[in-house]
Amino acid sequence: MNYWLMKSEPNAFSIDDLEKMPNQTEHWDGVRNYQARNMMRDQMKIGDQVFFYHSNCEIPGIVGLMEVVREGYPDHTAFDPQSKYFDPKSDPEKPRWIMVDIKYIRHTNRVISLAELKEQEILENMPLVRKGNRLSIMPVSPAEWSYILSLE
DNA sequence: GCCAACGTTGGC
DNA sequence: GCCAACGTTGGC
Repeated sequence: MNYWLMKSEPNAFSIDDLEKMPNQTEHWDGVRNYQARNMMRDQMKIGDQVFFYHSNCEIPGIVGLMEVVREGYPDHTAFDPQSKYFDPKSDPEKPRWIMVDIKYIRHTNRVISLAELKEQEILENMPLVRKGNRLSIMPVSPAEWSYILSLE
């Protein structure tokens, strides 16, 4: 099983929003970065565990756990001119962008803030704590996963 | 609101 | 293929 971290701005889509969705499940659309797309397309498997990370907000950090319930398939928002994620270069016959479906598991007991994660020497190789990192989806090693959960 | 980092675009 | 300009991300 693989572990991941996925970022979302709570103003746009928060963990509370995910919890309220039908079946507590939502498709993770709008990713327009090739590295992140490739991970969803090639590596994310049903049952993989995912940290939900709130970015660009008062206290950026990990706020909950989710799991992959559907593997990569075309991101339809790229075909919709009304969508803010519309990409005229994505052809429905040959979709450029991919999404997965994600299901809510639980909130963490508290927000595990970015500031706190940065203090952990054992996590210094995580892209998340590296300056200038902009990846919205990133792999988490099993050791990092269990260590972060031990901080709860 | 500022700005560093970095991805993308497009002229050449 | 290079690289400057521009746009976006996201912490602070």
